[in-house]
Amino acid sequence: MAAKKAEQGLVDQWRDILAVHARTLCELDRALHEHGLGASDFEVLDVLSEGVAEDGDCAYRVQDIAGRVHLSQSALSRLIGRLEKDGLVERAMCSEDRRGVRVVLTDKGRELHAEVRPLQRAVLGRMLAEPGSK
Amino acid sequence: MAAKKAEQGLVDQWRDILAVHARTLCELDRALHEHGLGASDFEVLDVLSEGVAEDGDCAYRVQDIAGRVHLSQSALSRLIGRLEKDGLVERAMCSEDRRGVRVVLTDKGRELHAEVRPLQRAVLGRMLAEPGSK
DNA sequence: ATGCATTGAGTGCAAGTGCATTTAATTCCG
DNA sequence: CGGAATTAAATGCACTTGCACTCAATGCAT
Repeated sequence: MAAKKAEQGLVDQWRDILAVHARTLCELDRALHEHGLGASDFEVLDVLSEGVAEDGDCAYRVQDIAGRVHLSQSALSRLIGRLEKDGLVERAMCSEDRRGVRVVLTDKGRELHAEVRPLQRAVLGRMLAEPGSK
Repeated sequence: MAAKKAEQGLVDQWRDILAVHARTLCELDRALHEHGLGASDFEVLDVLSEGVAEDGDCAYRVQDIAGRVHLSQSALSRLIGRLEKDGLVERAMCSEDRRGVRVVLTDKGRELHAEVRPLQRAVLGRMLAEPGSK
């Protein structure tokens, strides 16, 4: 009986997560799409923008990024391909390990990120404030 | 400054949601896939199994389901098609509104749902218990 | 009753994703 | 040193998904 109740709690918790996730992601996609980005794209740009604080060319390796966004390695590879095609990032060969690839934000990429970040934050504010009840 | 902090909180909260969502969904898919189901499929079966308490043929209309799972109407239409092809549900014409379609679990569907439900609950238990920190 | 807007569901199509595989570079060990 | 095992990233492929559209049935207004 108590077990039944706990189980129902778990299910409710999961449904809540699904709901918040779906609503927020959808809204996020909506807001970013006008700037030619999907939610995943922004996530990657966001990660990249973090790492390049002052030294300018400290770049991430692909799998460093993969560790921070929840995407498969293959999806990430293609995503980076798209970003590159749009001129937002550049792939550079990694001298220490010539299998690796360093990914860097271009100026254009950094600009775009700066432009859309406030938008993204605003959406998070709107969607996460109310817990979804109503 | 305080605004900065609040914003970071939001971002962290969102990252957490993404992480829990990704891990749980992935694990769920993993567990269900052995029984030929994806996470969305199970969600639909779960909804269907709820509605049919005792009267036996009280069925859901497609858009009733769409309201309870976070899928577009078109995705749902195809998903139901797949479930039907696998003999887990049946589509029946709805007499009151001949545009509508009633969806009912078959015996096989109900069986399968009963079989995998404990599995799903177990995964939820495992993944949602720990908040994700380690 | 007739026509027009609306609603429920299915479909063509393009995009993004994961799994399995491939290719290239590196490491490990005999 | 030389070949096997491992690792980084890219690619082929199938599948799911959402958007835009279509088609049928219903409701509404004239």
